[in-house]
Amino acid sequence: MAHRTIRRADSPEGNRSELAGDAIRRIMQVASTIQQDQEADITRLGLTPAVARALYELDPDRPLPARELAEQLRCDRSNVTALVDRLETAGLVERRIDPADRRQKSLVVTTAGRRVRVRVHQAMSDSRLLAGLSDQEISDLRVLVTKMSDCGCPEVGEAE
Amino acid sequence: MAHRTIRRADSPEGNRSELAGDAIRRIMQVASTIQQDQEADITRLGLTPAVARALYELDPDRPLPARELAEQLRCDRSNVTALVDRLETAGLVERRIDPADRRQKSLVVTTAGRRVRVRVHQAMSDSRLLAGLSDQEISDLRVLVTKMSDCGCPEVGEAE
DNA sequence: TATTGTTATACTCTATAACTATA
DNA sequence: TATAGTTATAGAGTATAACAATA
Repeated sequence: MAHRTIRRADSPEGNRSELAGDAIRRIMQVASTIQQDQEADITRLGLTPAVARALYELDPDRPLPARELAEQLRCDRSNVTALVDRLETAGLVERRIDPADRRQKSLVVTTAGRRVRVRVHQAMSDSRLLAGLSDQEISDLRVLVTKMSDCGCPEVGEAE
Repeated sequence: MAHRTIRRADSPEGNRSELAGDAIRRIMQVASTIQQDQEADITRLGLTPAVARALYELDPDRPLPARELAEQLRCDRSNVTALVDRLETAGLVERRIDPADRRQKSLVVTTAGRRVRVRVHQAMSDSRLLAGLSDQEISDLRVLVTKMSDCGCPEVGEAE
C-alpha cells in the first residue's frame, strides 16, 4: 500500500505497467473469444481443435517426419501418434516409411487432406472481431502484434 | 483459382481480408506465447490454470454463488464443484450456504485467497512481449484491442 | 415444477515412462 | 548407444445426464 505508484483513476491512464497490464488482459480476452469461434468452425469440419492444428502445421508440399511435427506443435512425440492416427483414419494424412532412415515416418497430406486444410486455414484466419476496425487500424494492429512476436522470438535463455 | 483477388507478393500488402487474416493469426500466436508464460507463473504458485482462473474470477468483496462463477468461466456448473473443491482444500475459498436461499452456496475468498489472487492477477497482467514497444505503441495497441472486444461484445444473435 | 449444487461418467488433450525397430 | 515411433498410463479440463435438497 505504501509503495504504490500514484495514479489517477480506475482506467489505466497511469504509468506504463498499468497500461501494459490492461493491454495484456484485453489481448487474452480477445484471443479467448476468437478461439471459441474458431473451435466452433473446426467442429463443423468434423475435427477436434488439436487434430485441426496438426493438419494445419503439416506442409502439404513437404512431408514431415512425426518428430518435426511434434516440435512445431510443441508437444510430445507420443501425442503426435494419436493425432496422426485420427488424421489417417479420416483419410487426410498418410504415413510413409522414409527409405533413407527406416525409423522415420513421413506424414503426407492427401488430396482430401489438402481440401480440409484450406478450410482449417480459413477458420484460423477469420474473425468477426475485426469488423469494426478500418483498414488502417487493422494494418496498425498487425504491425504492433508483429513487433510483440519479434520480441518474443528467442527460445533464447531457455538453456537446455 | 479463377475468382481469386489479385495480390502482389507473399507478405499481405494486399487486400483487407489478407491483412486481417495475417493479423488474426499473429494475435493468436502471441496469445499462445503469453499463455505459456502465464501458466508457468501459475504453476509456480502451486495452482493449475483452471483453478487459478476460478480464483481470479471470484470477487473478494462480493461472494458469488457457484452458478454465477460458472457463467463467468463459461463452463458447466459441474466443473465449478471440482474447482472450488480444490480451492477450498487449499484454504483459499470457503463455501457458505446462503440463508436467503438455502440451495445456493456463496463462494467467499479467504485472507490467504486474497493474497494468492493478487499474484494470479499479476501473472495474468504481465508479459515480456511488450518489452520492445514504446509507451505510445502500448497505448495504441490497447485502444485497438479494446475496439475489437467492443465489437465482439454481443452475445447478441445467439438466440437461446 | 424449476433451480442449485453434486455425483458419475466419458472424451479430449497432454505428459512421462517403457517398449520396438532401426541406426 | 542413441533415435523414431509407439504403447500404456495418468492427470487436467470440460461436457452431459441423473440425483438430492430446496424453492
